[in-house]
Amino acid sequence: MKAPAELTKNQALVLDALSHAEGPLSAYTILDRLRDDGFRAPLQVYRALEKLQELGLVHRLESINAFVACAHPHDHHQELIAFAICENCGKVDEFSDEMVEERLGRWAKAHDFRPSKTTIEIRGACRTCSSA
Amino acid sequence: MKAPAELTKNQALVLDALSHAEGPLSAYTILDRLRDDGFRAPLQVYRALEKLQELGLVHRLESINAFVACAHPHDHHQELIAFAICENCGKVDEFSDEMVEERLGRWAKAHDFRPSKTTIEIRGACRTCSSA
DNA sequence: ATAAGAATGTTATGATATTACATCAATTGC
DNA sequence: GCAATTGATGTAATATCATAACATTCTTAT
Repeated sequence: MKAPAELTKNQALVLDALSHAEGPLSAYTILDRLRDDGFRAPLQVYRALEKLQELGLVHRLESINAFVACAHPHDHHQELIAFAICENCGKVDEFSDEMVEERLGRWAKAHDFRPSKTTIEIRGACRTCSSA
Repeated sequence: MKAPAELTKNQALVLDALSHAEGPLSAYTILDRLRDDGFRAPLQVYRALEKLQELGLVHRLESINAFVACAHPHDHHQELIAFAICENCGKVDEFSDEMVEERLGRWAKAHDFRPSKTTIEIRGACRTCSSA
């Protein structure tokens, strides 16, 4: 795997779409937004997303089947990332908590469970939406 | 809402299918297993699942689009539940961790985020599968 | 008995994701 | 050079997951 310095055209387009989006996008929404750039089929989106996720530049939000550009693309050294997703406005906050990571890691070790990917997603109402 | 004492026929059938399954089942797998019991359409499954989830008898695993019978159906007082899902054999472990719950709650409070539903799912290899 | 609310049955459709196969481009080993 | 490999792409078809819309039946409270 080469350094992320060189994304392919499709990968760059998908990342750009996500980066400029107001919130998480579904794969098909991305497809629609890239029609004018030559995208014709879902696979073009899914393949780009796959690579971008490997590079740590994009996250998949499992609970809503959508994707976001990573908010902290600098250090993607495997740390556990949690998401707070506003069900009203779609805004997503990305955060880490060492204690949570430690507790889940402890459980895994105690049960001889070898984690490959961990999902933490909190759905609810963000500050703005819950005060309104 | 009435007490879970009386499930409807469809709800009981779906719960039974999940309870006797070796692991999580997709809605369509449940449908197939209940064909002989008169199930014909996905909605029959989804509607039963919806009620069973409200009653805390069934959980949805967001990361794999599947459903499991709750392992601790006694006390469903809103506590945060985490799942460890073996990607090899499909076995699911359900557990709680007060510290994790407290830390996520603390983050939410600090950010004025009002949580409605929280998902914690660890995918990986269970003891049996990782030792083999 | 009847009105209100749930649950059900059925068809159709929407939304998300992958398989399969052909092609093209860059790199590598000889 | 030039096959051989590898990775990316294009395209069509299909698989998988989930809900909308509508009619009907069952339950229960009054």
